[in-house]
Amino acid sequence: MNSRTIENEIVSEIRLATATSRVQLAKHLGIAPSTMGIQVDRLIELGILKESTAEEWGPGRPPKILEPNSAAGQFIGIDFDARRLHGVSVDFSQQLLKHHSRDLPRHANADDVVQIIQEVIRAVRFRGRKLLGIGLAIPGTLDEQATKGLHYRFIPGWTKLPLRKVIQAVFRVPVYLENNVRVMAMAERWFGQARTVQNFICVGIRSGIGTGIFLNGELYRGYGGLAGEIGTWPMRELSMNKKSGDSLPLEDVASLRAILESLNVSVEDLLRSAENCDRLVMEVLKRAASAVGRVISQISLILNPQMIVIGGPLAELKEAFMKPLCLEVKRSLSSEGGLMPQIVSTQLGELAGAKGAAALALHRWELKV
Amino acid sequence: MNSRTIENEIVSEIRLATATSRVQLAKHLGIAPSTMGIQVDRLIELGILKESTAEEWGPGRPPKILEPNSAAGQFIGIDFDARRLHGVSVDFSQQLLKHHSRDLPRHANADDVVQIIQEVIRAVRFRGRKLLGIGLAIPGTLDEQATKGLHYRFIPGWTKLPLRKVIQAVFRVPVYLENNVRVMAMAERWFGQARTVQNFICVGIRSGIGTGIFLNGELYRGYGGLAGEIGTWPMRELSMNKKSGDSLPLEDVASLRAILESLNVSVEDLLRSAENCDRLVMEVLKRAASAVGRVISQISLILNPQMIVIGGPLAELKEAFMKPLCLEVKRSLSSEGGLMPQIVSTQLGELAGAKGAAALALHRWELKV
DNA sequence: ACTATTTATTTCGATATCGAAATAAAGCTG
DNA sequence: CAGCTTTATTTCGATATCGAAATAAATAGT
Repeated sequence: MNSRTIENEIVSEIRLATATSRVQLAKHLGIAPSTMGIQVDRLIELGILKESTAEEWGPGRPPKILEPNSAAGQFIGIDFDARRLHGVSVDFSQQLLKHHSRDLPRHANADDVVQIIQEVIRAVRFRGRKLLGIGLAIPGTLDEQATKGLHYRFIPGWTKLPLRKVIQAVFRVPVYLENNVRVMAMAERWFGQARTVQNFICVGIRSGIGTGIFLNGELYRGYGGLAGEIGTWPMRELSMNKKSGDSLPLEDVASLRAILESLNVSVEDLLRSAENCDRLVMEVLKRAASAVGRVISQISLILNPQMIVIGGPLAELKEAFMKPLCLEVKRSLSSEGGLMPQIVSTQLGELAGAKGAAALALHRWELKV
Repeated sequence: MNSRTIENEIVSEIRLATATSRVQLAKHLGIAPSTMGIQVDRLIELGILKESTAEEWGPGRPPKILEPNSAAGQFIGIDFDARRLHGVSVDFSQQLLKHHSRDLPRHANADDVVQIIQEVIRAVRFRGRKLLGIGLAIPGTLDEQATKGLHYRFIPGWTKLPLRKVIQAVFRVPVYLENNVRVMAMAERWFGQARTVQNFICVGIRSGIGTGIFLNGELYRGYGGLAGEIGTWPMRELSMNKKSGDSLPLEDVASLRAILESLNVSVEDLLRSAENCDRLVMEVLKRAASAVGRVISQISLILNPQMIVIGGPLAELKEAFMKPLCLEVKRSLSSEGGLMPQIVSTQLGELAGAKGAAALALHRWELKV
């Protein structure tokens, strides 16, 4: 049933809580405090955990606060899309050690990208901390067991790529793969705005539009691993080019790519114009925002999530994008009391994906006895 | 973390598997066979389980098959909507003991219904088996902890009704509440067509349209307990009455009620006409079916379920309803390989809800030591 | 300073679980 | 039929966990 050992549950729990003690852990994991004492002592002995003291304490013996021992090792995370690749290394307590980003050459093919991934892993690797695992946040679809990249249309040759096997063979540590947006959702869950939220959806708007879904506190991947791929959601829009009537895929209405193409500008231009409240740009963004808003309201009907986190460059545009999006959701759900989710934009910055990928490896890490 | 005791996990596992032994159980629950032996022996001692012999066995010592001891007690399940109420009692091995159905009087109010629930519980109660729990499948919305009926518009006065407390006070056994459609989903999961399926959605089409959702093998209720309430899903339909353009709630397009109203016939008439392939009826049903199909295809984009189970009277109409529904889903998802769910109609009959409610109580039942 | 109170942790005997080996109960083979 | 193979279950000493009581370390009150 639950194959994780108690040791690993303890480490996970300590990461998730802000500050916790033996007794608190025992309560949370449903284990006797005496047993927890034994386990924690051993983990400290092994250099996995360490103790610090609580500040500000009321009556009663103050707890010894437990935290991951940063010296226990490092994890590396890589995140990329067709244009740019980010790498980070973090220590065992999830603090950033090094980071490195680089633009991918135009028309880089799958082999090139695999090479660059390896170079960046070497570049961010920190001397003198044992490497414990590598997480890769990759664009496009994955196989069900998350060992291969199945397909990504913006990198030539990116088809059925056994990325896990390849990278594992080179660095000889556990390698974990997951889709870009799902990794962003994990990042929000572990150190973003959804830390205390059991049911939420992370909507990533970049070249395409995808979602990462956490339900009952767990990542949901779907039967074939395709859950959350809403890029082809049918929208009855008046498109920018076409005349009317028939439905268009959401990705062609509201993705960053669709917006840039319809305005014929660069991302930087777009963001600048939006901040200057350029009429036309505001209008186009508003239209995209309400399309996304309408889809979010429908998702809310099915899943009744507590929170929606918007990721990608557009999430930074409060007035021009987030506001019309929220308004549309509110309007669409006006007849349903209590269904309105909290809508926020990500605060994690451009390294979010890479940090999340590192966290993926870190959370999957298991103490082998 | 996992507060259920091993004893209860064992009983649950035995119910779910078709035939299992000590060793199989040990494997499934991740427990040493020796420990399992001790536990199972005690449960047999207590009269909770019993042994039988396996038939047809190859080489090796044949296992002693374990099953719930039907004599250990009984559970009662009640299921109702505005028109009719069903009650069943089942023994500890989930075999039907007694059942009883009755029409609710027109304009019955909440108090009347609560009275009738109690009468039917008494009517189906089986002499000489200890009553261990009662499950209630109720229409409308529930509070998050599933203790109260919040609102159901077709029964006057059905507002914030503390049904759990009331029934528990009368019969002095644990009482469990859950929404109608969710109970149907549980029934499909436990003894219907979704027994081996981790991710599926049960769509109930009666007066309204709702869904019960199982993800990662668990019922999903949503943040406020409102997940799956797709009755107000906006459909850009040409309605039967209205002229055009604006969107209508799914419930007004495709529910049994909407169909009956637009044709001005009774359920029985509708089913009969559909079997006789009446032109107009077939046309109306086809329109409703493709509306539901379109919503299912959108749900599939988000959740990528393995299976969709259709419940309610229309599910029996293969040609007139299920076929156009499947076609519409296939058409809408044609561009996405591998996303198409298996679509089936329920096989559980009109007692499904009541049996599911009894099973709800039975699965929640816990051996108190 | 001393005592009561509160909360965290440890101690220690009782109990539960584990794991490896032994035993049991079949079929199969010559 | 005797011996071999296979699978299920039980035995039994080692280890892990539990629970209640004891101890530790703080604050609050007198």
